[in-house]
Amino acid sequence: MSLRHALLGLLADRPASGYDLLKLFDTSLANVWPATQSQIYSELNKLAAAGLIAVAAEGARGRKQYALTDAGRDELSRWLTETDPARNHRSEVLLRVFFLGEISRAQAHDYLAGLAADFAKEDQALRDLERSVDWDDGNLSVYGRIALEYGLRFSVMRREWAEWAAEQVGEQ
Amino acid sequence: MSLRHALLGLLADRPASGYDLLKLFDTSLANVWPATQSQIYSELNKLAAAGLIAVAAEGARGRKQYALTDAGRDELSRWLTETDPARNHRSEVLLRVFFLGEISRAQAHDYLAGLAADFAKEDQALRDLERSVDWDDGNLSVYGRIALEYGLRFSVMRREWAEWAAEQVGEQ
DNA sequence: AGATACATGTAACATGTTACATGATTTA
DNA sequence: TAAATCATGTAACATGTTACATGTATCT
Repeated sequence: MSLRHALLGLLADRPASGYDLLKLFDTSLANVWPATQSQIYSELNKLAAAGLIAVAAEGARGRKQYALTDAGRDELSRWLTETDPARNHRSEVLLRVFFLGEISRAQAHDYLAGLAADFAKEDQALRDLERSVDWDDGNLSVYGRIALEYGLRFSVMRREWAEWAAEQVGEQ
Repeated sequence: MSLRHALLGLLADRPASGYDLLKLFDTSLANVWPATQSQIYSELNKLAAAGLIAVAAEGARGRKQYALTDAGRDELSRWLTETDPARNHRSEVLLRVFFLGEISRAQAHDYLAGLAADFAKEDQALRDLERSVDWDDGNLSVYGRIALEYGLRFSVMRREWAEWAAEQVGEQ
C-alpha cells in the first residue's frame, strides 16, 4: 500500500493533479518508487473515495487538482511514525549471481565486470543529478539530499562489490 | 518472469519436488528472491506444461520430483547470458525518508537512528549466517559466497548511511 | 491547420500474498 | 494414536504493467 502514501506525501507538499503527480513520479520518485499513469489515476480515485484527498479545484481539460484532507495528513503521519517499512528484498542481479555456476567461468567473469561498468554509469548519472538539482528549498531539499546520498553510496558499494566479485571469479 | 528462472536455477543443481524447492526458497533464496508455496506450485505446473522441466520420479504422498529438461537448461543459460536484469528500484525506506519533512525533526532523527539499529541487526544476522553455512561445495558455494558478500557490504553501507543521516537531521 | 502537450480513464494481463482445503506418512 | 511433517493444490484479493481509448488546449 505504499503507492497511496507516496501520493499523500507528494500532495502534502502542494496540491496537484494526476498529471502533475505523474511527472513528479517520473522525476523525483523515479529511483525510489516508480508508478505508472494507470496506477496513479486509479489510486487517486480510491484516495478521494476514502476521504484522504479531495478535489480542491477543477481546471481546463478536465483537470482535477487534489489536495490532502486532514484525514489524509493524519494517515501520512501515522504511516511515517507507526508502521514498519517492509524492506524489499528481491534482487534480479543477485538471483543471477546465484546461478552463475551454470555458465563458464569466463562468461561469469564478464557478467560481473559488466555489472561493475553498469554501476559506475549509474553512479555518474546520480552525480550529474546531484549537480543539476537546486538544493535550496527547505525540507524536500534536506531529505531529498539524504535520499540521494543513499543512492550515491549504494552505487559505489555495488561497483566495488562487482569489481571484487569479478576478481574472485578470475578472468580465465 | 524471474520466479521461473529461480526455479530453473535451483533445479539445475539437482532434481527436487515443489516441497523441496519451497524449503530452498526459505533458506538459500529468502534474501534474494522470496516466493510463496502457492506461487511455486503453480509455476512448476506452468514450467512442466512449457516443457522446461519434467516429472523425473513420483514418490510417496503424491510427491513429484522435477528435473530440468534440455530446453530448461538452455532457457536458464539464455536468461543468464542474453537478458538484462531489470534492476529493481522501489525502496519503502527511501520513500519514507523523502517525506520525513512531514514530521518533527526529533521524530525524523529517531526514525533514522532506528533504521541504523535495524541495519546493524541485519548485518549481525548475515554474519551469523556466514558462519553457519558450509562453504565447501563447489559452484553454489563460490557464487553463494559472492551473493552473501553483497548482503554484508549492503548492510554496512546502509547502517553507515543511516548514522550519517541521523546526524545530518540533528538530535533536536 | 497540424503537432505537441495536457488530462483522464478503462481493459487485459502478469505477478504476488493470504487463506483455505485436502490428504498421506512418519515420529513420539 | 496423536502430532508433526510431507505434499500438493485452489480461491480471493491486491498490486503492477502495457495497451487502448478519448478528448481539450496551446503553440508554431
